[in-house]
Amino acid sequence: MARMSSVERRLEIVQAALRVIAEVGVQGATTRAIVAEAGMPLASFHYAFTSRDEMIEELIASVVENQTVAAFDTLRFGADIRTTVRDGLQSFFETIVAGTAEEQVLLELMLHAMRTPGLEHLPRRQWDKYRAGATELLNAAAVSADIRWAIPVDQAALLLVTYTDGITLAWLADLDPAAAALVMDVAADSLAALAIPTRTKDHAE
Amino acid sequence: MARMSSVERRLEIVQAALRVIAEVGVQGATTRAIVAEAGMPLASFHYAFTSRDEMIEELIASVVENQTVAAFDTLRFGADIRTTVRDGLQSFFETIVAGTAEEQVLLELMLHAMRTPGLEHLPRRQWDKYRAGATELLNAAAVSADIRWAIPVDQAALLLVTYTDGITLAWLADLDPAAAALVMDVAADSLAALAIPTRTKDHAE
DNA sequence: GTCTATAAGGAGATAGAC
DNA sequence: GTCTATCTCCTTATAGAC
Repeated sequence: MARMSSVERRLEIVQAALRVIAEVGVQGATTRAIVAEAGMPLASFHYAFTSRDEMIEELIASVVENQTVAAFDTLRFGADIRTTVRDGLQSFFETIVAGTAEEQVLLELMLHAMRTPGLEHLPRRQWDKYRAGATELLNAAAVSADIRWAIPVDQAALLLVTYTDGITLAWLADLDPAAAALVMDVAADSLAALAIPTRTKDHAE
Repeated sequence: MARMSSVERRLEIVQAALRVIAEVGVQGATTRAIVAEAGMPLASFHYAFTSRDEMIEELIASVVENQTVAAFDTLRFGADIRTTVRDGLQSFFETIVAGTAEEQVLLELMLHAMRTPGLEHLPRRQWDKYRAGATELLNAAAVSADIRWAIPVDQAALLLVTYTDGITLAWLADLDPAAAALVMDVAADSLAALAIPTRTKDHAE
């Protein structure tokens, strides 16, 4: 195999490992399976990492760092807040559906981290990122729909993350899009109920 | 070890396996660790089960069958629906906090089932049970608080399960009771908003 | 530096003594 | 029936040839 910097090789291994985990889970991601996926000899693994555990640690940390909240890119200015939130949830849900295997991997990695000494803090970091993303999205939605939130926006973000977590978990469990749609409808209602108009366009206050 | 019926032995192994899994995860639940926990020789394992996989299958199936929804045993007749729901969520949450390790095991088993040929249907069954339990609880709460639900009760149950799933997942990730309390407050509000009084006590219709 | 070949240990499963 | 001792395979990790 061509010469390759240490960082490059580590990255390539981590990405191969992610693909293997998506197929066969964390358990099945043996060093042999990973190097086979990456097309390298087995020894390259321990040339880049001192141990499989070290690689898994870097993998989880990198997943958490690169965590981004994808939804709400469909944000349509001018729509009312209920529509804005519902569209955002829909967009989120479609991402989940398209990346079901990846979502499952995220959960497996979170549970793995919770059991691994030294990685226990990573799930919290991941949820903090979810919440920070949700806060941004709710702020953007508020501006877009000309409202303000009746409760502090980070509290509303907690609620939004609760919805997305619950929808994701149920989706993984039963792959039932109708159930998800129902929940998104009611979730949009309940979030919209927390909106207070800042200006009205049609008639006075 | 004393003579013991085949069913007894299987049950004992499954229960020992659950304790081991709670400590070290599904990965760490080797046949050796399990028989050590159960205080049996290794050969007893394969006397009761033909393979470790068969045992895990029986274990997950039994967990799903015995799944019960614990909350709402605090149901206080006479309280308004918002209080009833909030108390129920609180009771649920305290169960989660007391059994954090068991909740983590449930998730791990669900993910394991999703990856195991022949067990893929079990997560759906489990969520169906959650939803059936939530439906019962919402019906009981409606009677207790003298209301009816504005949407079909099984749709409201979907929402309730979404809340409990989201609260559980966040709790496992960050062990933050304040966040859970905030979510439960808003969740109780949003469910109460779906309640329509059937009789009013103070004044007419 | 890179890779083949192998070491060392743990896993599931079983043969065969009692 | 019950359990000790063992078989076989697969894992991580490394030694040593090129």
